[in-house]
Amino acid sequence: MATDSWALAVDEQEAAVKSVSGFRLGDSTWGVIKTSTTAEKTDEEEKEDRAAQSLLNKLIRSNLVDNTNQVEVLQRDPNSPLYSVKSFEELRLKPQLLQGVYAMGFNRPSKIQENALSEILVHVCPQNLIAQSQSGTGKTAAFVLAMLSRVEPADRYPQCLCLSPTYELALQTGKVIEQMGKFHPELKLAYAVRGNKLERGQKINEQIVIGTPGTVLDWCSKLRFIDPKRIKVFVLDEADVMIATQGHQDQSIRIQRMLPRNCQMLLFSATFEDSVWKFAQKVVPDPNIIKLKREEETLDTIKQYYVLCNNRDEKFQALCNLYGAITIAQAMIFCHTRKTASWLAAELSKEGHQVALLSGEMMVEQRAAVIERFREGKEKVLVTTNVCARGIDVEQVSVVINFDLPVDKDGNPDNETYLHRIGRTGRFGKRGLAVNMVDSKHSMNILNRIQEHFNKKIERLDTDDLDEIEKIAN
DNA sequence: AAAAAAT
Repeated sequence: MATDSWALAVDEQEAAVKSVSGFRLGDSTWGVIKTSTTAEKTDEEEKEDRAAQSLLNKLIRSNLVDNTNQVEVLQRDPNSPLYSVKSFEELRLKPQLLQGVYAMGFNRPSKIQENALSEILVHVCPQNLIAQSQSGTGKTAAFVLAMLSRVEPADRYPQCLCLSPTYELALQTGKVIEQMGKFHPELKLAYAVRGNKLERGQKINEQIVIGTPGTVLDWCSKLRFIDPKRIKVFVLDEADVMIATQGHQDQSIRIQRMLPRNCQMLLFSATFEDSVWKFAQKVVPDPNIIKLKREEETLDTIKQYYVLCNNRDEKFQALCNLYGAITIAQAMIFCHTRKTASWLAAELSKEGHQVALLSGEMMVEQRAAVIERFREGKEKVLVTTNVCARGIDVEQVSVVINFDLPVDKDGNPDNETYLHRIGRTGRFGKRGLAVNMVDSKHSMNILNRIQEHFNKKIERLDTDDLDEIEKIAN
């Protein structure tokens, strides 16, 4: 298959696309599963309950998602058969890996896993892949399985490398890798993240490395902890931000250039803005492409509001009025800068509200502790920056507040970040709530443009009207 | 503007 003819096919994507339509469930809604809340539970029992609920919701999610999404698969070789596995057995995963999959509560592949894993694993020669599918559809499990099934545990050097945009996401993904791979006793994972210091001249024995761009680059080049030439699988999670000019492009591309020519590249994200999508196809040679094209689905399960204010102090007052309603479950409050985030957290504390703060200016040890407390539900409200906009999966989050609307460096609306932020809620097809704080004509204009972009109504909310708040909190 | 490094 010549590269040139593929380049043509990309331009004529519509024509070449093979479409697999899923069927839609009726209007039957899935009930939220609640664990019984008998009194006097120990911390341990509490933890187990959470784990059980998370597992159940995963099952619901995979079924729900499976039936409501449309998948587009575009193969590098249009003549090759279109595989779509319906069970994990068909993938002929190693038994230890299959054991890990089932132990995590996955009974059958979600739509993205069905298609992505077929493309990644079934072909004799490893092929590159660019995959887009909305938050909470099982992307992480898909690329984790891809790495785990290609790794050779007997070889004691890094063979799979995965990049995450933030420290917290690297930790989260690392946990998934550890869980899925736990029945392979000789398999080890290394975290190439800030604060993980190794001795000079040391070599990494772990077969899989998860990390953030700066540290991974150091480990591969200057510090020589990793031999990049022996990497077989290279994964970019949140791939659009990893290769975008405003994102981690420099470091990601420098790492990519050190990899061997035959290294398999897998790019995953919920969003690919047009120019980034084109760039991705330049960066990744001869990719297979998978798109789960139902962006609206995310927005259908999330009710969006805005609150009209005149300045920052009014936003703060409005937020205080909302506080009781948002703490029914867990909430995330996004600010544009670290400074605003720490100011807001301090002010809320002064008002007697318990909040946690997470931003990139904090020490990594502190960051790890805060995200852990939030995951455990010990913190109900997290005030943060875009550091938590993507990928962070905390199930009990049902409210997202944009204290500041997401804008890029030119002050234009950042639609991708908006979708990622509000995608922290409404996970597993659960209902979620997003509240946007508007404090000027300018920010109202930004909000209107976001509303137009997604073609989804964002309703006004009056935070002085207690009945209104009651209504949204229901 | 935030994130990302043993700079």
